[in-house]
Amino acid sequence: MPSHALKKLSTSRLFHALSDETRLQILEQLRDGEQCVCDLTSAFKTGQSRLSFHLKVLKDAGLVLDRPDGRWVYYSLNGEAGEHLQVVADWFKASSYRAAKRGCCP
Amino acid sequence: MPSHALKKLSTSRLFHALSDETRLQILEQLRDGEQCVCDLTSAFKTGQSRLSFHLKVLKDAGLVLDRPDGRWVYYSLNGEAGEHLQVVADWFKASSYRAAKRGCCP
DNA sequence: TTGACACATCAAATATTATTGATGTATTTT
DNA sequence: AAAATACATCAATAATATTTGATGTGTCAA
Repeated sequence: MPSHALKKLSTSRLFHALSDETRLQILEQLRDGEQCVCDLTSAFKTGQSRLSFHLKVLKDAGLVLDRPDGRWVYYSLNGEAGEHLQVVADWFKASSYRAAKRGCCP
Repeated sequence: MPSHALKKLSTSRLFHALSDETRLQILEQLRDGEQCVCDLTSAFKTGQSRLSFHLKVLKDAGLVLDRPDGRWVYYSLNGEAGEHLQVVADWFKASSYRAAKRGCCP
């Protein structure tokens, strides 16, 4: 894997999206299948513009997909993000292994 | 996996730590093995307090370990964080699969 | 076509994070 | 013991993110 792998994947945006409790809860909610903004608004008992904001962050990070249908917009988990997360997990595991081999024995 | 797995692992803190370019670069730098703050300060040509700040964020998130030695403090990648990232990647892949099975067929 | 609904977006206010320079505490060197 | 080094922490400022309420656009139903 290239040296600057983390940077190239626009990883900081992905991670920023995952760094907020509200957004993590939205992702958990979407485990039950796609939901419209109104579903989430009533599930979280909060303002609609607030949810639209967070959904946009999640969407821009590639974590969710949106499917407009009439006057509703349905959001769902984007399976591709799982691959991206896997790449990062692999990167970290390989790097810490390599670092341990190098850095422990001066 | 329990429903609130993401929350319990203090996932938002982990990802917040990963959501900053400077901190990602620090992690890449630590691929070469443990380094003291002074190593990183000269590598990044930046203020020492700035690096201490980011190293604290990484440490609190469990991404790096510190090993004080005399007047130096050596930082290194924490392999355990790889497991945490793996859990999240697995969670996301399983969840999006499950959601697809549920949400696609109204 | 009018009214109600679902959603996005905007601007202003608030909250959270990051940077900078200064100060403090150990530790080592001389 | 004194000076120098390595680092953490603090306070002030700057930069970003988030929340809130209002406004706008498109869609559906009556």
